[in-house]
Formats: sequence, structure tokens, C-alpha cells
Amino acid sequence: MRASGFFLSTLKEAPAEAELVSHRLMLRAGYIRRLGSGLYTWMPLGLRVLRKVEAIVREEMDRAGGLEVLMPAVQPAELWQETGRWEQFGPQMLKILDRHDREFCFGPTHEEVVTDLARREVRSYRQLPLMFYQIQTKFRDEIRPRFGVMRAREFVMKDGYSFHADLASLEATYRVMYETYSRVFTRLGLRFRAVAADTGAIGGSGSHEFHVLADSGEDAIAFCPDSDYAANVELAEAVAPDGKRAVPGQAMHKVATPGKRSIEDVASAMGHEPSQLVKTLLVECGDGIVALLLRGDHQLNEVKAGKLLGQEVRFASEAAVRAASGCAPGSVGPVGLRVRVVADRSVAVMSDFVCGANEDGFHWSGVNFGRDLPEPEVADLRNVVAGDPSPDGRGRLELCRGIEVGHIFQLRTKYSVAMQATFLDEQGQTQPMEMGCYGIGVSRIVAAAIEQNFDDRGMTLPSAIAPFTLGIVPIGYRKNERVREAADRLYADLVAQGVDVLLDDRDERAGVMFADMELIGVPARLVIGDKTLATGEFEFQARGDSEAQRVPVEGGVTWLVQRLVG
RNA sequence: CGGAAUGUAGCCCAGCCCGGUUAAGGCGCCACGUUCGGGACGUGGAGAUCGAAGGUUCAAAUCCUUCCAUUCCGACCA
Repeated sequence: MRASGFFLSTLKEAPAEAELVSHRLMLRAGYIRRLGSGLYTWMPLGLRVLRKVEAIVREEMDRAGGLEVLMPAVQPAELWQETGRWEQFGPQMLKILDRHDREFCFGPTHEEVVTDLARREVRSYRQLPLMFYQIQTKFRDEIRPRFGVMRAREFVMKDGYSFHADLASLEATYRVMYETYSRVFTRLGLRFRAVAADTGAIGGSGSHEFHVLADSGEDAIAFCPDSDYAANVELAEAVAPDGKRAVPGQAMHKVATPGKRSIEDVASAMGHEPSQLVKTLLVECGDGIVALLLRGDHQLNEVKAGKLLGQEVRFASEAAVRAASGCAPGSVGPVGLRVRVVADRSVAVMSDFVCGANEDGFHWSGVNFGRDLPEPEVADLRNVVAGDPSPDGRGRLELCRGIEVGHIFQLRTKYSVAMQATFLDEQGQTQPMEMGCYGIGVSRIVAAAIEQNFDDRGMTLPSAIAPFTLGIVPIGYRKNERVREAADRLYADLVAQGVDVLLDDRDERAGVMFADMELIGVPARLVIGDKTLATGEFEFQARGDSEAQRVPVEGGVTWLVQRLVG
């Protein structure tokens, strides 16, 4: 590609809306332009990168036996009503009406459509297993779109769905997809981690998220450096603490804590650490109010609580708190509380602790289970923290941040049962298909890759996904005939060799060309100047190199191809 | 959805409190000249219904009201 025939649209200053490095750089480099909240145009340069990511994903999906399809972005409501998700999916789904006032949505995902496809096409176990995938634009009306294409409303996703005659086949494909995803992210040149994930309301046995590691990631990951344990914090088990509860040493007594409502305030007012306090969270779930006890310095894991209670938990309203405890939030405690009480494992071993007194402005101190209140039901309710023992017993957990770019899970028969996607097995029996589902956030990968690969000059993308693999920078292309001829010849030769090269033939000063090459993420550049041409040489410099190296013009193409491809 | 903030040229922004000439500057863009291996310099130029609609006033970018858009924070509080 010649720069004069391309469209480089770089900015010295990033628009004020961009917070994240990847967002700023994508805007500055002219990868994307914003149309509306969570809506972006992929510019020619950014699209090259997106297409390279897509190509790798496609190749690996094909290798894994996937069959590419392209399903409609707009989907009729009836399908979603079959699975109950028309209501369940909530405001994230963009619903639209056609001219006949019939309801549709802009697809946020395609389980219903693909299951419908399978039930129409598949009759016999002989046709299974089968995997369809597509690379498609989705729309999810996010509460808060942010970070550019990282959390956009409209985005490009690869979604694959597999259909099986039995669980063993599903599990086999699941393992293949795990390997496939690992290969995709490795080929993309990204540092990533596969982590055990929550299966959510869908249930089923297996689910893994693939995270690109970056400090700016929105997800917390717990991992053990001494083993291969890694899990989303939502799922990571907080194991019971070692040792037994200490014998009570204090009598329970009431302490006035006027106006102190938060753990921090109460702890500092009473001269305790937050870890000596028990906080009492009242949550509502179908059959009433439940009190959850956590150590003051720990945080509730709502996913764990939801699993324990059998449904999603909601924090009780202030009125409900008052009705159940007789006081406002901030002074609630388990002593004398007449609701179901569940204590986190780490609370169960506390003694002489502090908790709310169910009386505005008062707390109990020196409280002990078994003496001042009944022994509680015990469960794992909290988020793990750094330093917790690893659930596999092989060391201590650390926490890091990740950007979720892939998610695979075993759907089992949730959709096939709801939508009667059945087949005849070898015995002639009708069976629902086992299903798996495998997603990759293609457009998000571009942002995630930049988040992981940048410096103060711009992007330092892995060459597998860089918009060009080499940039030719001729000094004085428009004025110096010798430079121009050398540049044109090299360009033609490299193009003939299939190298993705950008020739900067614009009438720009050297500094401008260098700065643009670095900003837009070209991983290597070749400078052609009159000075080195005089000695029959080019100058080559990879993005990370501190200095350029001389390359003889003679045989230069071969050397470059070797260097860039090999 | 709750809280906060911001909307002035393609981009970054000053001016707004305290209303009053032609709305300032930088980047970018166009022309000419000088420059030409790290985002050059000079001169000239184009480009703004000051987010929108109402209102107050002799006079509104500036004050008031409503709306819209965008961004940030929160949705973990016991």
C-alpha cells in the first residue's frame, strides 16, 4: 500500500472523551472514529487490524472443524419467547418494530437462531457432532458503554455453537475448543490466561474465560503462581481458615456508635481493625430476607450468595432492613435477628467480635457464637483476596486484572429442550441435542492487544495483527530520484513476495513519517536515504530495537523477507 | 437507574463568576516562500447558527428554564 493512495488520519492530540490508552491510541492513529455512544466506524487502517484478527480466528475455527455461517443480525421475537429470554434478557436487548409492528431485536447473541437452525436441519445422530460459527456484528445496549471498542454497544464477535448426540461428544469438542482458543491467542501474540468461570444461570459443568492480562482489565482474576489454578474472582473459592475459633474472652457489651454507619467508621471509632468486625448484609430473595455475615474487611460475592440461596440476591431496601431488624442500615447485627443467618467461613471462626446491635447508633462488642447467638449456617460467601490459600492447596492466591476476550461453555440441553431441537439416536429414540457455545470478542481483541502493547510513541503491535508488517520511509521521495527509484523497486519486490508493506510516498518530512509509523503500530521500518544509498545500503529498524542496522541493497529483499516472515 | 461534570472550527481549548467592539490561541487544513534524517519556520487565508429551544435584558457564548448529547463516578450499603 502506498500512503498517498491510502488514508492516514493521525491526530497529535486525543479527543477528550478517551480515557484508556487503547482508546486514545486507536483514535489518534485513525483506527476508529466515534459515531455515537458505543458506536464506532472502523477506519481503513483499523479495519486491516480487525480483519487480521478475524482471519486468525477463522483459520483456527476451521481447523477445529467449525463451519462458518452468517446468521441474521435482526431476529424475530418469537424465537426468544420460546426460551423465555425475550423478557429475561432485559434492557440490554435492543428491541425494534418493523412496519407491521412486529417485534424484533438486534441480536445480542445467537443461541436461539442457531438452535432453530439445528432443529430444522438435524434429524439423526449421524449428522452429529456439528459446529456452526459466524463472525458477526452484535448489539448489546450496555448500561455504560466505555473505553471505545473495549465495551462498545455494537461490536464484532465470533460466536460458535456445537451440537452433540451425547455429553461425551460435547466434552470432547469443549476440549478441542479450549485448545483452539489457546492457539488463537498465542498466534495473536497476546499474554493471556484461561480461567475457570462461573456458568451463571445456564448451569452445566464446564466454562472457561480467556483473559488478556492487562492492568486496565475490568475483571479480577485469582491465580496461584505455584500451580495452574486460575479462576475468575466470581468463582474462586475462599477456603475455610486454618485453626479453630478462640475461646471467648470478653462479655458481650453494648457500645454507643452514634452516626457511625460504615465499617470503617465503626472500626476507627471503637479502636478496632475492620477485620474484627462482622458486617451483616440483609438480602432479599424469593422467600424473604436472609442475613449474610462477612468479616468487615471482606466483600460479598453475589454470585456465590445467589448460588447458595438458589436465586439472584438483591440488597434489601432501607424499609425492609428496618422491618427486619428494627434499625437503619449501619447498625444491623445477627444477635437476636429472626431471619435465616448465613456466615462466611472466615466469620465462623471469629470470637469476641463487633457487630451491629439492631438499634440505631449502637453496636455490640465481645460477641461470640454459641453463647450470645446460635451457631450460624456456614458457607463460602466472599470474594477471595490476595494471600488467601489456593483452593488446590498448593500455595497462595494472587490477584490480577484481565480483559475477557473469549468464553467457552457447555450449554448442555438448556436451549435444545426449550426449543425442541431433537434428533433420533441409534435406538430410534428422540433426544435433545447437547450444546456447547464458544465466543470471542473480535473487536475487543484489537483494543486488548493495544492495551498490552504500547509505548510512549504509539502502538507496538505483534506483527501478526499489525496493520502492515513493514513501513518503507524514503527520505525525500518526491525530490530525490535515486531514493524514489530505490523505494519503488523495493516496494514492488516486497509486494511481489506477499509482504504487507506500507510505502510512505507522501511529501512529508522524515519526522512526520517516523512518528506516524510508530503511532499506527507498524512493527518494523526501512529507511531509504540518499546518504546510505550512496554506500549501497538501507537502514532497518524493528520497533523495539534501540538502533537501526544497515542492510545491503543487494539482496535486501531476501534479507527482509527472511527477517519479517522467518 | 442514581450522582457529578462538560458541550465554543476537524482536534486540544481560552473567554462565562463580573452580560457590552470583529469570539482568542495552539494543532490540523489551503496558498506562497524558506526549509528538508525525528511531529519545521515565516507570511497570507478558509473554517464557529458558541449543543438545541425558550426566557430575562437596550444588549446573551456569558444570567434563568427546559430539553438533548457526551464523559466520569457509583449501582458492595449495613
